[in-house]
Amino acid sequence: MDLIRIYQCFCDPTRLRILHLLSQTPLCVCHFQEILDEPQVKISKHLAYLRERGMVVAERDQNWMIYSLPKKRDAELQANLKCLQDCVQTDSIFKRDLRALAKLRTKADAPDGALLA
Amino acid sequence: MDLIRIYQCFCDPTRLRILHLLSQTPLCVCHFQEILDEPQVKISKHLAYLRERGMVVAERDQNWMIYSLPKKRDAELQANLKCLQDCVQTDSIFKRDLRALAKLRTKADAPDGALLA
DNA sequence: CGAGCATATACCGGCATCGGCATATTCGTC
DNA sequence: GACGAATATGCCGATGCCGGTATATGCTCG
Repeated sequence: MDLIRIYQCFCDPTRLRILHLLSQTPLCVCHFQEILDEPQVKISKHLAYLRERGMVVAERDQNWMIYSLPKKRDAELQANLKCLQDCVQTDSIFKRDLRALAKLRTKADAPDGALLA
Repeated sequence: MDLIRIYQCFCDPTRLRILHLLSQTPLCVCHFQEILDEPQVKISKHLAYLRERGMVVAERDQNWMIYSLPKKRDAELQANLKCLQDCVQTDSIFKRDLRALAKLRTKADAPDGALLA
């Protein structure tokens, strides 16, 4: 029942927003802080939660930790991420997150590997 | 963020099995007991949890409570139920549940409204 | 009305989650 | 080696979930 692990990860708003953003591009913790407007601890802990359960992978780039979706995802995760994308279209919070991400991208002060997709 | 409510409902194995079965046909509590092989209290509580959150509806037929998916489901629930159906195809537990359901149907001792779909 | 079946609820203990505060770790720079 | 930036972790209290035992409710039938 790997599905359970997926749904457990999906059932918190902060984690859902994180996964939604990562569907667009890899990001580091400080980007999440800025886009989601949440304290560092909170972000960091949710990322740890997701990492422990294989929903995201992390890679160090100097001072930054760059988080992304795993390259190889099993069918269940892939299907649910797709479903999430579909469901999220109309929600104002997720739309706002996307706008904030776009704004960050124009700044172009990103560490290697993040924000370039 | 209605999505959160959906994922909270999806993140327990018993509830997931219940929803999967209800995607096939309405059922009453004692059918769940038999198919899932779980105690009555457990089933009843998970059904209450799902009912309070609008994932299922209940209707009384004499002594029985017949549970089913709501006729009108919003897009998010519909999408996720579909996704669940897709993800579940290969899982042995869910397949076993379907076999147990089929066996129940042949008995044809169901109360009105359940098991007839 | 009393018995019995089907289902729901109250209460409890154990455990996970969540968020916050403080502190630790890791890396780059001077 | 000290410092600062970026991130992670330990500890805590509050809350919610989960499953079990016992008990209550609703319905039917004799």
